[in-house]
Amino acid sequence: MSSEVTEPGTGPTGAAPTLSEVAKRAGVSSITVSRVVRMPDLVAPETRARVEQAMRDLGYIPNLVAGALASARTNSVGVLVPTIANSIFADTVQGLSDKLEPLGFSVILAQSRYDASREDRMLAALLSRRPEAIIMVGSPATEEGTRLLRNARIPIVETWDLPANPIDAVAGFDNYKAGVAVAKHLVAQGRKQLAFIGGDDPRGTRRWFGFRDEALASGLAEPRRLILDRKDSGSVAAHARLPDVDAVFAANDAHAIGFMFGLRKAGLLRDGPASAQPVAVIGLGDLEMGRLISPTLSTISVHGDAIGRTAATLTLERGGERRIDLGFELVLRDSG
Amino acid sequence: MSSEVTEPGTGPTGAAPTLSEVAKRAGVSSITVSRVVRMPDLVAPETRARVEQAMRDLGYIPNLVAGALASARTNSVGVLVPTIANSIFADTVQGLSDKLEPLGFSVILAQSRYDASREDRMLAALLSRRPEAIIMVGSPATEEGTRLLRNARIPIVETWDLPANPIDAVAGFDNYKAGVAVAKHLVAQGRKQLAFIGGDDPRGTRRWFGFRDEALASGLAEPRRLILDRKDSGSVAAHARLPDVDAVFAANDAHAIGFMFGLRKAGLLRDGPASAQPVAVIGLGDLEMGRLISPTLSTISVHGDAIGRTAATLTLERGGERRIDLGFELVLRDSG
DNA sequence: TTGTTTCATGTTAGCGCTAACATGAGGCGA
DNA sequence: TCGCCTCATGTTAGCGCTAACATGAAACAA
Repeated sequence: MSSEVTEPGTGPTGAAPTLSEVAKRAGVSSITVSRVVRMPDLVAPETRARVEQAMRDLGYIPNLVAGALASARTNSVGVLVPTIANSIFADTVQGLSDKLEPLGFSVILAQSRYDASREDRMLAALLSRRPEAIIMVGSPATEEGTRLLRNARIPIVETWDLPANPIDAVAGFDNYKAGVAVAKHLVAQGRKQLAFIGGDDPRGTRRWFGFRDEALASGLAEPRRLILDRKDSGSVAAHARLPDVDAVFAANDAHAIGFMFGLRKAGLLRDGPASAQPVAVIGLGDLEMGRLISPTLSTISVHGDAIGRTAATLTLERGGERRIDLGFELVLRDSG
Repeated sequence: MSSEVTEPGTGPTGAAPTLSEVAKRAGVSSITVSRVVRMPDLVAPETRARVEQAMRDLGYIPNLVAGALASARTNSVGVLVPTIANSIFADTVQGLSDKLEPLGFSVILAQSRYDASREDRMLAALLSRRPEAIIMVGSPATEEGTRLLRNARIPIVETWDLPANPIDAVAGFDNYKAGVAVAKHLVAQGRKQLAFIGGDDPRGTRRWFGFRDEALASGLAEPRRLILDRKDSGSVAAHARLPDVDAVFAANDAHAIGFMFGLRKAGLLRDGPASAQPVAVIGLGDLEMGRLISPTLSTISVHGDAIGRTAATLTLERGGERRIDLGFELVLRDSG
């Protein structure tokens, strides 16, 4: 049982030590070392100790690339998000990776940046790494992307929405209904001139449709829709472009807070309850920040991390319900 | 030049088609297909067209796992962050992945959750996938982690700090100096009772030391230090635990904004300039939100995405300067 | 012509590991 | 005692691809 430590990580060639180098040092065959790494119970205690010592001596780190090729299991999951620099998707990635990492799965992360052709390229790039599942925010923007995923023969989880024809599994909520719920609430509050601010990505657009349809169904004029680019800054000035509006649904809390800031400057924000607000504001996402500002932000609360954890679960289990509606909640505070 | 499309993605065995299946269909050898994928210029146009048709017919997706094993190049980079659900690190991940993805590198993401043993486990997990570089926020918390990285013989980039003995490359800023800069500013403003709120992670602690040392050097009493857990909620109530304090440095903007909310409730926040504030508040991170609230938040601005892009560059270039100080900027607005 | 170069393509071996199937030693019931 | 089972370990082949080294045809200079 040698405990002499050679220059670690350095085989004869200066390359990382391999299974068979460990095997030679421990005086066993490669497969025994492999078993010590993966199924230690199958190896006699003394042999195991000898192998473990050899691994330590050499600073052996298993090569999962080779292991994956031999076993046809990569223990990895591909994750595609529009952007990670959006706390709401970051929560989802955190949720799923907290669930997957302890099980030995790695997360391969890719961003589409809301660009359909980049999305297709990233999807192909992910698939070429042979992940055991793919979790994405939303659904593929193109036919090509859909085709790629349908042919991949691995679990696919679409999140943050409830597509009518999912590729495989779904963990999300109904964005249309969220828009409806907000409009309903604003109408009940007696608001007359509604507006929607946010991006024109698929989910934002679905919220818009729900919002508009419900407003129209309630006999209001068609709400205005202001499409903002991804940078929040536009939201601050948004009010100037929406005169006479008395209620706004912002596609996310950051836009909502920016808009409120614009209202504050215009003297149209009260520290009182919703009923006192000249202009009602409802956000989506339920950022911590919304609870901290004044007036506190009313919002559609969505559990991004739960979406991630649920998606991870759908990834691991092939049977059972493949369409999970995690719902949303209209959280009413002081802004509207 | 057959254009008949067989059931895509389905070889004779129902498994994903391989290089040699494409080769057989195109009537060439495997290596020619491999060349079409990786070095199309080396292949005659007619042959290339034939191969590309065969790839399309079969729905061929190259297997990078096999390619990586054969070529000893994985085209992947391991990224370790404390948590991705923190917009500041998410910016860094976005920056580096925007730089790496177009070059064909994949990002393997892992989270330590500020847990040293999980960090070591994730580091080992990353290394076993043989990434061509590792980018991490901060430095390894343990000797073991440091050893693993030193022996890995790949570029290692530590970010968000400027460690004295880096493993390899560094892209960050001086957290100690940031603390000093804030204390200097508050002292110049005539503040007497300083306090620091934030976590006790390595970088937060470094900011604290700079802040404290400068306060002491200026003849002030030792500032108070309030250690908050990761959930912002504590910051709202923080004021109650810091009576008589007239200036606060918060380790991040979210804490700062929460603290300001507490001040607002206590009637200690003015909408006027910094000089009018009973209690000055300085944050760190320069969230968009800080510009939107009232009073606007003074903060140490750090470019998380630039850190990510710089780290990516350090990953690709072996020569040149390996220690890049991206600095920070004290942005003075109305809160302090 | 003859040798040399260039270009397009092929052959061979092996990356580091694991699945599947041996092998052989010891235990044990009848 | 024999046959059979269990347990620990080994042998063999191959995962899908690429590096490195052929090969052979056409092009071309001397």
